[in-house]
Amino acid sequence: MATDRTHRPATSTRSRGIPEATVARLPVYLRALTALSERSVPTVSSEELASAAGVNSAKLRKDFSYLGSYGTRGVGYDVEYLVYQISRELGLTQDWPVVIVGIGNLGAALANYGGFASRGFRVAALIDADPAMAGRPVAGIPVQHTDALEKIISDNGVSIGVIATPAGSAQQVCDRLVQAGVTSILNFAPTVLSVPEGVDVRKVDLSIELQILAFHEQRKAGEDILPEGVIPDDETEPPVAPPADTVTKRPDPGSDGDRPAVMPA
Amino acid sequence: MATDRTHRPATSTRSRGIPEATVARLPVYLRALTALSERSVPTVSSEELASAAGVNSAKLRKDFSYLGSYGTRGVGYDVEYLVYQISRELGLTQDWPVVIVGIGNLGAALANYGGFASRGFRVAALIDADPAMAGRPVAGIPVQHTDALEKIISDNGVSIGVIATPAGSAQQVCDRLVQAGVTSILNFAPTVLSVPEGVDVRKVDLSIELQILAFHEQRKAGEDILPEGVIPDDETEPPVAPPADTVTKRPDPGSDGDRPAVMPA
DNA sequence: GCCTGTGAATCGCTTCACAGCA
DNA sequence: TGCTGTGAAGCGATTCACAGGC
Repeated sequence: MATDRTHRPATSTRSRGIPEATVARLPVYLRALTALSERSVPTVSSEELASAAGVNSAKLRKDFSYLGSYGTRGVGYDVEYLVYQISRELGLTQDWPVVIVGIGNLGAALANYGGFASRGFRVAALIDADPAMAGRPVAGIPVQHTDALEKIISDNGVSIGVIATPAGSAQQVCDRLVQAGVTSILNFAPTVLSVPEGVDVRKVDLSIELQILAFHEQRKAGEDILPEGVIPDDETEPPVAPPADTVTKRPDPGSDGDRPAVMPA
Repeated sequence: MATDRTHRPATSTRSRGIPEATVARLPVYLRALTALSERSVPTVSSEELASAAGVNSAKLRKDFSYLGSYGTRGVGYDVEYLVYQISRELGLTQDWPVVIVGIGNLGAALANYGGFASRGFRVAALIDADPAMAGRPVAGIPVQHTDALEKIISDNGVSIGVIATPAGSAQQVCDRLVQAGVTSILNFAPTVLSVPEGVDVRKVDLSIELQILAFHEQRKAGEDILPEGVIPDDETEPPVAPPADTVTKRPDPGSDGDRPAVMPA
């Protein structure tokens, strides 16, 4: 999902190539390990840790094998040691100043989110385009106006930016962030951002997640009615009129006409 | 990534099996199409739409081919028609009542998020464990106490629940939601939820996303300094004791220059 | 000629199954 | 004996490249 942008075939970093899928799971393992650490559990087996992280043990062992041989056969993994190794691999042994742009409901929630500071992330600044917000403290940090964006970025050496603005301003904010030196962006605005080569973008879209759930939910409902049968298979004929010849056509809700087809943004 | 839970071998739905990866992209296509629709663009080619959605055209065509042959060779896709087909496929032509549990900063932001209502989602209720919140309106909806959770779910026929509580209460809330009939959960709490077979869980974790970005960011920094070279020897001893008494295995010590912000050198 | 739809090749991740070692 | 580490098989997703139809 992330880092979609203009593909990255296998850009540099041939050495020590950790699969992207593995990288995405490291934070999950780290969280589970941290919990064990707090309970002073000294070692853990791949089976136990995998269970706590919600994956299967073979996958977990394979993942760890990319980092090195950090376990002990017949015993398991040393919790503290693994916490350190994963933290280091993820780059969490250093401090990452981040800026949050767009202090609306979501931006404010992000600013208040404890999960940032607890890892290596420090909210260096909150930025908003609304002059009325300027100076107002959110989560103990005064909101600054967008005008100062470039200065804030460079003064604080910020390389990670969080965009929580409305979709309309996201690309513009993104451009300014990148121009100012930000090379990683976490985007909450419902828009596809285009960025130059070398800049990473990850997207979090609340409504997309719900839509994916709805897809599966709908299917479940269908199964209740058709325990396994499934419609005779309509692969060939779409339930609704095919793309009417040429220009004129209309989405005729032939099937489960529930309500008008088109839905607003 | 989503629907992690206890594996799903290839659950029913043999026919019309749309790949999970494709399902995850449909909402993105839908958004791009909706934008085109608002600009009254009648048709679009796979190339144009792919560009707007941030994917390549071959992937987009392949994705659409799973839905059916909705395009016209030599022309492209009819925007309105495709909007309808994708909406229907995702189950957005019906109304999905959802409940949000945990009305803190994030929960409130979610309640105010316009992206829900605009699709087929309707916030049926806001639920919080804090009695002081009860009755207080958030986003125009009165918050109700957790005690009423079961009744709310069944009265409204809710099948999708959003958890925005602290990690500590997430599993408990999840259990109650499932018990009450919810079969899809969007989890914002930083915890792995365990649910029975048949229940879908998708997770959104803000700090995990940042950690993934940090990983790549760290790597970029390393490349700047070490264009490809790797410091051969680096007897860096981790601050934490290596795997107990055992040998000092550790494969390839910090092969990439590590930025020791917390670590000795 | 142009653009969709799709078999075939490819790539990457997951899972298996067992060798290797404490 | 118990559990890690890993080659190899398996599987799904992506990409290629071109046939098919407007």
